[in-house]
Amino acid sequence: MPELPEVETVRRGLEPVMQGARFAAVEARRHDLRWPLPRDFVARLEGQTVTGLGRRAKYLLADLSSGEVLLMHLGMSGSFRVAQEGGAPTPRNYHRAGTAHMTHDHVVFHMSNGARIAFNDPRRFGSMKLVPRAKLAEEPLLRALGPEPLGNAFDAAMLARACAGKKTSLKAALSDQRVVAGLGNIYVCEALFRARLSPQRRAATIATRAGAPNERAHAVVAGIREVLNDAIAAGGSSLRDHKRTDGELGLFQHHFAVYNRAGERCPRRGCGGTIKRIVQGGRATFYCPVCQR
DNA sequence: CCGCGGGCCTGAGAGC
DNA sequence: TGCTCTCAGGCCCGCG
Repeated sequence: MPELPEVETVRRGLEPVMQGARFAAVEARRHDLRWPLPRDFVARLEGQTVTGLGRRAKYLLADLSSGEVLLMHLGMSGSFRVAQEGGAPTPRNYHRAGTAHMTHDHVVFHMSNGARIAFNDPRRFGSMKLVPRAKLAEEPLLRALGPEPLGNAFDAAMLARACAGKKTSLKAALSDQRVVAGLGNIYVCEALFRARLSPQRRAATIATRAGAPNERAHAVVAGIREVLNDAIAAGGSSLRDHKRTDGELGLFQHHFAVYNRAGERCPRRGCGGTIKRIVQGGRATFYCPVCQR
């Protein structure tokens, strides 16, 4: 599922029930996630209070009173569902959850405030990891990540520097978490549409030979920021797996300009092009070959 | 160091 | 209906 807007949507759903609450009980029903859960996973969580819930790229980070940080990644198909302990699910959520949801609840947090938080992940590409706060800076999963695209460190100069000299395509460069952290297939496609740039263009062409940003670099930064903010405001995109923590669907998939729209007319006024699907690095890319150059 | 392809998993949907 | 095939939003690893 999840790229930055979906993970941020999940974070906003979890924050009110996790921050300030204590893990009263934790169930680790499966340990064989993307990275195996440590044997003492439950013991290290139970009794701890969550002092804050943050996000870095596509990772959720829960600060614990023990001094450790609980790192959570949703992989391709992970989701969290919040319910009140003992309370029956609303008919609407129950219907949407279906039976498959129960069978893939790999980790369940029972919080001191009565919230029951279930981590569900059919494909098990997601995982959780406990890291001492003092060692977070050297954590391999986080260390190589590029800047947050909605943060101050991300700008045209920085992006141009990262892309200068790159032989690879602009699509591949923006998908590279070391260049900018948090984009995936959908939002790279959508950001490039907004920037009117071809995903096949060489990444180096958004920088001058000296590595300074050109107008294309500014367009890419603006496209990324705008599409991410719009998507977060819509609660993310729900294609197959992403749901909000209350079980409701995100809505941004209805606003895709190009993603999953091969054969449709380009939505840009006056363009008249047809959205095309190509494969780059083994993944589908969608773009308008007329207005994205 | 860089770029590419394969693999990890399961489920949904298409086609027969 | 049911089988098989393909594909999916991420990430790591090994190869050249």
